Amino acid sequence: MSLSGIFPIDRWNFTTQSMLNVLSEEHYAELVSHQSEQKFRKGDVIFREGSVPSGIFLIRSGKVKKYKVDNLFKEQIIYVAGPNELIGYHAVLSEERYPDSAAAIEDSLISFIPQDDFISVLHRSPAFNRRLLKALSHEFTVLANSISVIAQRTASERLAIALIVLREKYKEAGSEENEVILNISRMDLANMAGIAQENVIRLLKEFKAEGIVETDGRKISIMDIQRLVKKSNYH
Amino acid sequence: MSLSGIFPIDRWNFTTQSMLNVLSEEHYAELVSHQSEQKFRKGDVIFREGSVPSGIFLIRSGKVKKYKVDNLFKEQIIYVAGPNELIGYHAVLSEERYPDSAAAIEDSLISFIPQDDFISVLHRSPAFNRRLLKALSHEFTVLANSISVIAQRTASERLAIALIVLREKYKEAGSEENEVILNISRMDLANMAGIAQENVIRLLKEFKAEGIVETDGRKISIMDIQRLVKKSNYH
DNA sequence: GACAAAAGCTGATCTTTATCAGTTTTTTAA
DNA sequence: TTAAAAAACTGATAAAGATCAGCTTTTGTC
Repeated sequence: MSLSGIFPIDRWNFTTQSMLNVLSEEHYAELVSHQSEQKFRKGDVIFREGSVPSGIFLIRSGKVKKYKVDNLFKEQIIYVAGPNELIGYHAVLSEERYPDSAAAIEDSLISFIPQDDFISVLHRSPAFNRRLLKALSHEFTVLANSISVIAQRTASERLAIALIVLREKYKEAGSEENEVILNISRMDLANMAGIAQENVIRLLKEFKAEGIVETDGRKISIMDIQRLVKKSNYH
Repeated sequence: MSLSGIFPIDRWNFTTQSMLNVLSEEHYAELVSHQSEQKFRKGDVIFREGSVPSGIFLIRSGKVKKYKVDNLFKEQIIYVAGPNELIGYHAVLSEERYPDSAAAIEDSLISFIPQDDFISVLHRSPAFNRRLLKALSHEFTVLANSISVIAQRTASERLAIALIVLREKYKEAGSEENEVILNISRMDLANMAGIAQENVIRLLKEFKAEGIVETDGRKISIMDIQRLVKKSNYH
């Protein structure tokens, strides 16, 4: 079951993947000329809010949460990034410290690209530059959406949206069309939707009773995306 | 009383003003060569979410709210922009429709700049291009902050932050250092902080009892910024 | 300046969601 | 394989905040 027509998934995803596609072979080679690949285990922190950036990261495989932790140690997930997405470029471009933290939510393989190579390719490739502007502008759409939903919708609707968004991210891997399996903790889900962890569990039970999801330990299978979209009450 | 040292106001403001500063006289002249100035009265809509952009807007004077209205007609204010700030560029750069709406919250004078002039200057001025990338990247900081605060903090803390942010925006006009007067409706305040309008009124009463603010009709005077910052519980 | 409309305000009640204090199940790693 | 740790889950309670209905004051316009 595809989302097309029933849910505007584009408004929930960043588009940094498309940036790499516009690079010539030569420019791509330059970009990755000094890359260093690194394995991150589930839970490992990739960078931490407030530290000084020295480059950007390209996710080769795995999944990464971008999040902020406030002074009461409450965590809010801002975005979940997957394969071929870039992270860490905001800090480099704004010439500020990292505005958020990043951590692997599953075992991940990630390339580090030094700042200089990124900036150099950015200067040499007008197409890359244009795509970057486009990607950054699109991010406003995604984040404004999140703000509006988190501020105005019920816990149940927010959870439904989080599940829809995650389903799309977990689809590619075990790419059956129906029944996508999410491998994400209840806590991360809670921190994504801005709900207490206990209530995520209770809401999942409701969704399960309605035949929308099934659970097996920590794993969540999305069984009925159409009804999940209806639950999200988001058009 | 300045905020410096006690509140990170930079994390709550966009930086499009600085973009104009890097333009040579020639490039600036080109940018505004076909501008048309227009007066908007308080409440007037400047552009509406979902419509196709044909240019960007430069706020000459006044204040503009950027907001989203959901399917239950609940409004969420994403950002409040003031003099010398640009709006509407996201849609142009992402080649999408407007991701949010914009309306004047006080009488405003606004220049419309056609898309072509904006794009043309963008191509001709590398400095402008760099500043734009910087401004867009910085927006991530601002919006991620908003998400985290709206999802995780109490109504009282959110209102305190909204008042601090607005104080900065209303300061320039009647630029006494102490006692800034905000001219904003309870409803807009509620839609900014993601609180019911009735509760904004009750919380303002509390703040008043503590000597932090005073009210006179719709007008809100910020009397004690230090205690307001303490109330926000945000470091 | 009078009048209508809009905005501000109040108290009572209801709903949603968080918090707390556990128990049970699953996962991890020795 | 198994023990320890972590995560998932449950029920009870508390708290925060929304909603509702009505009243009062302010604002804007003729």
